[in-house]
Amino acid sequence: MNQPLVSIDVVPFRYNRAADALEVILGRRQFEPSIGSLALPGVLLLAQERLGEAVGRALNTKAGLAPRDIATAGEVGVFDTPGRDPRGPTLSITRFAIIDTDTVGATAEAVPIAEVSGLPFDHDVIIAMAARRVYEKLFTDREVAEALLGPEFDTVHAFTAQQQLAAAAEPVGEPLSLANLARTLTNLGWVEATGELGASRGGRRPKVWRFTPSA
Amino acid sequence: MNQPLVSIDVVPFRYNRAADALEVILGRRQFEPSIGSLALPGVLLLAQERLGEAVGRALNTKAGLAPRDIATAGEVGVFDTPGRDPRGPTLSITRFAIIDTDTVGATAEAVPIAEVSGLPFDHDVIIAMAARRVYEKLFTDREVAEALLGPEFDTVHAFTAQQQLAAAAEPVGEPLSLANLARTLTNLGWVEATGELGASRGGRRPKVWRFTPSA
DNA sequence: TCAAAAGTGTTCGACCTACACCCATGC
DNA sequence: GCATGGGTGTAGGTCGAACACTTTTGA
Repeated sequence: MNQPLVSIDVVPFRYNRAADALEVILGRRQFEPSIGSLALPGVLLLAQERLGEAVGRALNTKAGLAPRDIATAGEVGVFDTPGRDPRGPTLSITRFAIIDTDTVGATAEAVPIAEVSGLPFDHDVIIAMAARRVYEKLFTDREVAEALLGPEFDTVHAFTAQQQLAAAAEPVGEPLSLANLARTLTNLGWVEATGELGASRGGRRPKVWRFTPSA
Repeated sequence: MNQPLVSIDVVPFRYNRAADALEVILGRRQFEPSIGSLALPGVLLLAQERLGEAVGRALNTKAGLAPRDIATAGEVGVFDTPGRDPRGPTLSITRFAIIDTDTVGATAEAVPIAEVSGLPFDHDVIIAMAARRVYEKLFTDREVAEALLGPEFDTVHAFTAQQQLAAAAEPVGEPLSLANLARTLTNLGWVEATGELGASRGGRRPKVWRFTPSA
């Protein structure tokens, strides 16, 4: 049976609290085509492998991440754009992953999502769609929120994560105001204010939030 | 490279106005496994083929439908449940399709969605997820609505379509009241009342709606 | 004391739901 | 007429956006 090659491509997001920046972890390609360029971690799917395993293998071999660094993952879509890979017909099954570690592999790089562009294949499009998926889940899916923001986060962390996802998902994102965010978080039901305050960014210090114990 | 087989499975929906019923078009399997059973139309993907083409081929060879019978289609998901196919590791890329014809192939059957169950592989799960996708789009995506309900439809058509999709998507669907549906349709912005009335179902005749000219 | 930045009070409108009641139809 | 069933009026509640204003912070 003559079938297209099937690859799993992963969009690994990470929130860098020190820089208040949402980052995508890219790997430097070791083979042609586009050798030496940064690209999404991806591997060809093996016959006996589950999709989730392939995600782990892609992140491990292409970005130096361990399985336990993957806080959560989810579906993005399937891409079959013709000519997306000059080697021939390929199908890309795409997932997002949310990464919880500070160290990446030697051949990998964490790039602020605002600066990502010009990647090989159709990876720019894939990242935009992945950002949209995560954006939609950020304040609706506790698992995604907890994975991206960590057990404790302040209002500004949440705001910049939301804003940078929106900007990556749509070239023209709405402004999004921080003013109502504390209220929005309160109404979620699964985060609560700790009473502590986060680092000042030049003015009043933002509230710190934690996830409620009951999962 | 040892890769799993990749199949495209299609969930073809059709709204049967005469019976006020949402139907799924199933094909009778010509090969093992599960030879003779009804199942979703599906084919193994070919290397040089786009996903959309494979959808057309599946519907043509397994359900006797022509490409122009496909009013619209969309993404459902990717399934890799182990053991989903006894022949070995397979990956199922799934789409829904909305069909606009009254005639199906000799080896195919249009089954009311409420009566569908016990299909081979994981097709029951796939249909539930497809129903959820279409349900979400029914009153938000003009293309899906127009494909499913046709150029003109009455309030009861819209209501039963919505209700049967909800029931198929979740074992326990909310009641959903017809009372506000005429209002909801008016507020969509892309349908308008024609002024005509549809067939009576034992009481007052429902309004007939059409899609506004401006696409 | 001032500018910057975060939080709060308040209002507004969109929208969804529910429920009561009215209207049209077939028998 | 009367049961059946769709349509409409109206009220209540939720939700998010907006905007002005207050509070906290660093310089």
